[in-house]
Amino acid sequence: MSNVSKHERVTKRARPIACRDCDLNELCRLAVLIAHHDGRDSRTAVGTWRTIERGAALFRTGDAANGLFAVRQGMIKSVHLTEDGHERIVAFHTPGEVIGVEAFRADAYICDAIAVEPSLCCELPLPEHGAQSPHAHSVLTSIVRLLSTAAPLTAPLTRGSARERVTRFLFDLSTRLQKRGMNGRHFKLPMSRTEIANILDTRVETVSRTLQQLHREGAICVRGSTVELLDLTLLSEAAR
Amino acid sequence: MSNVSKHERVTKRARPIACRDCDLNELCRLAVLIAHHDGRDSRTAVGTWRTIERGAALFRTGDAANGLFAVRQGMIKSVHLTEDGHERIVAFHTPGEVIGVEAFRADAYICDAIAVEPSLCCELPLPEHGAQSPHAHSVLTSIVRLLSTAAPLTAPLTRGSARERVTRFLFDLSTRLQKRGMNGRHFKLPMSRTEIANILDTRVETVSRTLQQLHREGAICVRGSTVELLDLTLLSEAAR
DNA sequence: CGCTGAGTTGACAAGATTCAAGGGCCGTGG
DNA sequence: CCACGGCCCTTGAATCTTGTCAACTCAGCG
Repeated sequence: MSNVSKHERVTKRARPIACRDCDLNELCRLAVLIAHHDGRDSRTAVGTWRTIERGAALFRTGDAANGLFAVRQGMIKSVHLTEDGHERIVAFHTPGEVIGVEAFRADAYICDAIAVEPSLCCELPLPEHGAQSPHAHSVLTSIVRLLSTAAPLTAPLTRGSARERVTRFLFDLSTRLQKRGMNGRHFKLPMSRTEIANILDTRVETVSRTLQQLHREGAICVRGSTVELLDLTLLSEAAR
Repeated sequence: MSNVSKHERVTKRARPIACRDCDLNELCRLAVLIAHHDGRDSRTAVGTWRTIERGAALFRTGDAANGLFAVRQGMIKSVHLTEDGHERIVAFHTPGEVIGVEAFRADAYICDAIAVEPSLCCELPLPEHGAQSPHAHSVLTSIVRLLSTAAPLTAPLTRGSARERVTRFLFDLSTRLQKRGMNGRHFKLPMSRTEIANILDTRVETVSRTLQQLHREGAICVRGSTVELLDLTLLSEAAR
């Protein structure tokens, strides 16, 4: 039943991102402390690793929201399913980023989390708000910090011309990869062109044309699913 | 120096929204309790009322972020100023909504808050995270709840055709007004057409044309800055 | 070795922007 | 009080961008 080719598995050569570069790290460490304080095995607190193959779901809309997830390797997309059956991609999550913060508001997740390439995630059981532990205050402070990180100063990906959207998409992805110590100049676009078009609210053909245009101009170098950013100043101009 | 006409002042006839319909209410009440516990006058805790005339700023980018604001009457826009001098409107805030949550992450506000019509706001001094009071846990829980409220399931205003954006804009505004007990069928658009175009990432002419088109079709009734929604099903279809 | 799906490219149509002009409202000054 | 000027809103026409449809290439896979 598996439609995953042998080349798509999580290989031993690619490595998950370091814990220190993970947005969940602070909460993760607190979970260990709390488990230790409670006399529990700390392994029960920090949750489990999960490997997700391409196209598989980390969770789906309506699933009971019991925990947070951190991408450690690969890429996860957050998807809203509209009433007319189409999917609207909300975000692509790179290693180090946290998914599932909607768990704080509702009992259930409000979007699907799907792997666009074979991925590895950490699952952290949701800390109980009511629990009275000496670390409860730290946990809440950490959650506040986590929730506050999600406010970008840059324009949303759906603003401006097609060219501006594509360049902003590339620049944004590059910046986030770089921030976690990965290569922000030369990287992979694990998602399909159709998925890029989806998040930019445009069409496949437009994405393809724009990428080729940037390639011809020497601003980038695209070959299939890999891209190299050559002229960063040109790209950053449209990313405002 | 005032460029505000006598008709634009906050009149006695229009009333601010009730405290019970305000997103800041929970934190506001906690502030009172904490002040009482500390033996302080509770009036020093809950902060002050502020009237803001049209075009005036509640705060500006870079101002020290010392507190949260709740719109009680009127309408406030959040604006990012881009490097090339243009303004990008992030949101229009209706009565009951909270502005300034960026205060939790940074020391300074990251956008301008400008009144698009004469408005009334509540200012709540930022509760200190470190303070050890019997209510500290409640305060943090309340902040988490406040931060978690800001995730819409609806498509962003900048997605889809011009027609979809305009209808989504109207439907969204209507829904938010209704939620606070105001009239969601017949209301005022206190912002200019240019400002609507700005938040929808389109042009004034397009907004004007689309509104007139919807008017001609009988879906809405626009007269200057007032609008009445007539065919809600038609409007809600595009709002997905 | 042909099938399939993703990506690219071309031609045309639909939609949005741009430029230009006119109308209405409001505040100011004669 | 009325006339004027400015600003916002609307409308029309030309232009440009993007969407749509179709065809083709290429890589992976049976």
